[in-house]
Amino acid sequence: MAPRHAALRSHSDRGSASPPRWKQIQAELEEWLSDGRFTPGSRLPTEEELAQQFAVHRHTVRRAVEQLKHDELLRVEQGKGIFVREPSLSYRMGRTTKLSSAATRHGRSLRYRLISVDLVQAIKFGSPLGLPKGHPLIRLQMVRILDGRNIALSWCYYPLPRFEGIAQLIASTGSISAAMKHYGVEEINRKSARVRAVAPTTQDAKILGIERSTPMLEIIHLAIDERKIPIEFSVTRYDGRYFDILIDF
Amino acid sequence: MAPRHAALRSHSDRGSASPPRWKQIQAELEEWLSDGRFTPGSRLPTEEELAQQFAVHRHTVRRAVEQLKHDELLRVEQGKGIFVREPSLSYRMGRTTKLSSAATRHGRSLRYRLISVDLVQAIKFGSPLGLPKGHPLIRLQMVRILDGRNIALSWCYYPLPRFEGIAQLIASTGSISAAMKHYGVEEINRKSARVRAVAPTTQDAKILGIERSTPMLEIIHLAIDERKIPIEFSVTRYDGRYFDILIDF
DNA sequence: ACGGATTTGTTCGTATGTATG
DNA sequence: ACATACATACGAACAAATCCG
Repeated sequence: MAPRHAALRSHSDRGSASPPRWKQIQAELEEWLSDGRFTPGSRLPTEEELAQQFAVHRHTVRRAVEQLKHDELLRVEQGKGIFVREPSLSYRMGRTTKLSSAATRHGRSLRYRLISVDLVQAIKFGSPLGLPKGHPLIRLQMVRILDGRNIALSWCYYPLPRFEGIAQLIASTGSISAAMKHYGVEEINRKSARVRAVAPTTQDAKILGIERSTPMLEIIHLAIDERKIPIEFSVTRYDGRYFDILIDF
Repeated sequence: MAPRHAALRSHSDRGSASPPRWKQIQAELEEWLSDGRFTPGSRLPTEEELAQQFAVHRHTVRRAVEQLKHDELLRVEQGKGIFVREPSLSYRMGRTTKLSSAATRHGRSLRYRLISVDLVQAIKFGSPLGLPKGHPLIRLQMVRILDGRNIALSWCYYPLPRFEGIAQLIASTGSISAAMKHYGVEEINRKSARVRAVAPTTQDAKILGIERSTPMLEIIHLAIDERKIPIEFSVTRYDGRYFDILIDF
């Protein structure tokens, strides 16, 4: 009464509702990714090797990989192998580095879409930009679009009256730094940045079309011009799946 | 059939299931926090001022604030005011800055708890530490504990044979840098860091006692000694609610 | 530029356990 | 108890893309 296939036995033998083998393998592979054994961009063993290691058929491994591909954790290329998916955009952060140049270096298009422009009653404000309370600010809300996909939501604050009409300039030039040039800003220098992991607000989720459970990377940053005068304060939340920061020392 | 109180009317008048007023206020306050109008540590207007702005009773504001306090977005101090909660630990990241010194500067205790130690069969490895494939590594998994609360989970990799027995040293000294001294490492320099926002794995969630929906900040970092030899590769995921990174330029 | 080796993609087939009615 | 449908898992063969000498 021995079953023909040993592997099938293990399937039927499973005690009270253990998950299917391919799901177990999926979980195992997820652990491999999460504990750093395989870092973004690195190649996994071949399907055949994985099948041997897990003592299953190649199809079973493929089923697990398919799921991880769907979850955007892995990337598979025919003839090449299985790779750990890297974020669409790696931002090498520095004092003067611009996000847009990081995008073009990757051969990607980064655009903005303006959502709203309003004047902020800056009564309880001031602190981030180092301005006195009550100083008027213009506030832009915009979506950052990478290769046609909404990847981030930003609020940017600019002090008035210096940057009167900046919204139109950003909209027409499609670039913040280009718009800034019109106001005599030659250099945009990052003064400080705060990085956090947060959950999207309901508005974030709606505008970016993501789940509330999608982790986001929030960057709060303050920029100054060449005379060390604060020119921009912004809060940006990036979809964590497509964005990361690289820091070299 | 006129309602006795005008306030009740507005409540009963709500069109198809609009949320209660305090929830609307909570949402509004959440937006204030998320769009950068109030940054971590800053003080909100007084309850009375808020009540006036929203044209509600102070109690209604208090109900909203209570919820936000429970969600750990706000912190209320009697006689002082309502403050935007800041992460328990702000890590000013630099080439030589240690996390532990960031903790002590905040007057907090940062400890480690070792969870597992194992030898890694480094067949498909090597790349992160710049070592040839097959190089043996020791892998530690540990929990970082801030003021008695588990805030992060780390995997740390150290090349063998150089760091033979480092687990015992870390456990006994309670410090990685102290343990490193025993191996002749005077300086631990950060070479590179990658920062991402990710969801916790099931294991993360279990060990740290958090929901799967809690965003985490993942830092993958590579450290070198004074002779530029790689000495540590680590992956750490921090509970996003209690941790952020500050970068000054 | 060619050819063989490697690796993933696709399509057959077989067998078994599970859920449904 | 039975028929049906579906998910799971293994086996074999070949196609297509890639790599390397």
